[in-house]
Amino acid sequence: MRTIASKPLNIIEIAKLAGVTKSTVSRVVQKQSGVAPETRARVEHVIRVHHYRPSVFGRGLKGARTGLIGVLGRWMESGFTAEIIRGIDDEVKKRGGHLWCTFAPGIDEYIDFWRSFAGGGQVDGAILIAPPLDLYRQAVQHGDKPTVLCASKPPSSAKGWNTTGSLTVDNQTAMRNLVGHLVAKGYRRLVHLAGPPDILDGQERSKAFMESVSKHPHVTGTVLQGAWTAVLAKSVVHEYLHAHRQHPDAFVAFNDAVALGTIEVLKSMRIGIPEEICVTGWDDIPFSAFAGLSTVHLPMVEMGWEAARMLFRKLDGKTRPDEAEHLTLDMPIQIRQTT
Amino acid sequence: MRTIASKPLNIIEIAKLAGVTKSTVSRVVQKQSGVAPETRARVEHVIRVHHYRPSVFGRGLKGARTGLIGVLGRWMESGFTAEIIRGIDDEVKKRGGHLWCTFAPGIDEYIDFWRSFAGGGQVDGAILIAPPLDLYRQAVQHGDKPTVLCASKPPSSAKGWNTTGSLTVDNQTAMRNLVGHLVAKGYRRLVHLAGPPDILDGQERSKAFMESVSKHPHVTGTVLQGAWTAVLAKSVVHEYLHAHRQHPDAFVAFNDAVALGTIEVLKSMRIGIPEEICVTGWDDIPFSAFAGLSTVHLPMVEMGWEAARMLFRKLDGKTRPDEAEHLTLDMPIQIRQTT
DNA sequence: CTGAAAGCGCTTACAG
DNA sequence: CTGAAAGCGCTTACAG
Repeated sequence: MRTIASKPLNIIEIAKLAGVTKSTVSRVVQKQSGVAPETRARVEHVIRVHHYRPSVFGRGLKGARTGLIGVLGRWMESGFTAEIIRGIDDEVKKRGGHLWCTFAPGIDEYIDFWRSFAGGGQVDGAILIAPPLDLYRQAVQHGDKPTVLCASKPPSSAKGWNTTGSLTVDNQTAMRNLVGHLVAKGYRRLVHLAGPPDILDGQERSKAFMESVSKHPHVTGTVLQGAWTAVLAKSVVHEYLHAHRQHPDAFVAFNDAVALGTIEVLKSMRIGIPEEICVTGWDDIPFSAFAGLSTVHLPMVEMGWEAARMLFRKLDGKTRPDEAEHLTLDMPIQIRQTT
Repeated sequence: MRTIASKPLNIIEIAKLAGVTKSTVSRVVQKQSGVAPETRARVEHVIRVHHYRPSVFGRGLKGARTGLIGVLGRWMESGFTAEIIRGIDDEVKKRGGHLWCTFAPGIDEYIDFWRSFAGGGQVDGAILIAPPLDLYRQAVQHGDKPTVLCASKPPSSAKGWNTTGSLTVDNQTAMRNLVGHLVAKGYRRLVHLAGPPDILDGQERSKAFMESVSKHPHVTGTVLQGAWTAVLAKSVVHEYLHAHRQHPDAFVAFNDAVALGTIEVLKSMRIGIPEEICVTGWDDIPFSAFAGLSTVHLPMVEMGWEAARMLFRKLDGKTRPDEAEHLTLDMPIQIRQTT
């Protein structure tokens, strides 16, 4: 009597148990037609009883679909990244797939991983979250795995990228509405705490901010760089307020974390929010409603859903292979107590 | 002239380019000794120039390490899960590995995935985040992949689990300190908004709450079930306050999200915090400091780090294979404005 | 120090 | 409708 090996059964063992060959098991697993109903039933029964799951390695090596979806982000963070991944997972799970998550803060590293996802055949396809814009200097090659971009879109000049799907948000309209709201409320000296200049949303929001401000006479706009995170924002804002006698009356932050950091500084300086200075965020992360933060609602979970669905449409051949889908999500402004 | 195939080079092509066989390339890639320095240099150069990355499928099929670390959670959520995964990723990235993330809210599904991780050879090892306690009714089998438990620990009766590492937190001490703090502040009628009873932390905190309360004469404790999320908490707390003329003067929540939901209800009812009723959370998620929430600091990122390191120690044979490491992290209480 | 060969678990034309 | 066979990209004893 020997110890039961925990090694799971492979396709050959399942085949033996079902009295067929592995070819037939493979067909049943893939739900291919052309298997006799009784045979199929028998095989399915054995599969169920033994909890058989085909090895992704065997499949992957043959170049077949593995169900693995690559998710590439700059870093994992509560809020934006986490919520998008939650959305992606919702959809991927429905199809029995799994997430291969890789985070690469460095631009070169990011691009490297993307190449490895795209060309490497390790995943069925990949979803890129807020990639650095330098990515588009890389050419997409014929035969690369399908990719979907979250919160980014390649410039039309980018080589080979015209078949890559994208999900973006309408930063321009949202910023225009947001600035309009602030002006209507009587704020006149606006400061934008800009996001990273190497990602699309960072660029677009800064640009839209200046454009929106320029539409309003008597309103001034300043773009302040370097406040990309709550921690950075705290020192940048603190320093700015101390250096400028004439305080701004509105901080328009790139995202909610930055806005919350800013609020902390203002509170510590006993500056009234929103009477003296108002603050707006961006994203509407789960916590912002609680914090009473006026912000722009970015549907993060939905973005994850849509990204996954777009990828699956491509994978399933429901999209023309030589074309790309582009979806732009609306972002309503969400006015709460900080404005 | 033909289009350049984007398919990445495989080990044989690299070998040809370097004028050796794939055996040698394999040795170089794995940094094995016993390769002539000049040969090694030549191969390494070719690898670098062509961005060669060995296929995980090829490796995996041979049963070798792939660098893939399985992460199994109930669901992705900003806060607890996201921060732990961030911690895990920090360590896994250092070693050039990747995360295979799977989320399974259902208990059966969770257990199924765990079996597939443990026995399936799809990952080098797995980290389980807050697994359902039913998991321990499954026997760990000889030859299963190493597993590390985050925020859980198998009962000593659990079959085969004595070689599985675990990271837990000292719920008992933290709860005792927390209740002690509340009593010292003058609160007497405490209500615990309990967490899920099917996970260790939920059980332990409820138990520790009642124990701690019983140590203080004239202090009463009630455990309220069903408020596991912010949304659930809102209705449970609302209903409770309306059903009971005599209000409690302290809500001790299972986690910060529940506490924040509770605070929203109290605010909407114009109940003073902390004068009339105080609220405490648990976890100290990134936003709790901002919210001024008194809570228990659970080092989530560090827990991820430690879990990954523990797993790697096991994988690298630095831990005895027939033993398990158990680490219990301390949780200081973090007093802010809600108590 | 290096190479030739077997084999991991699958899928997929090809035969029958 | 089913099976036999090749081969995906690796690693690893085994030979030399």
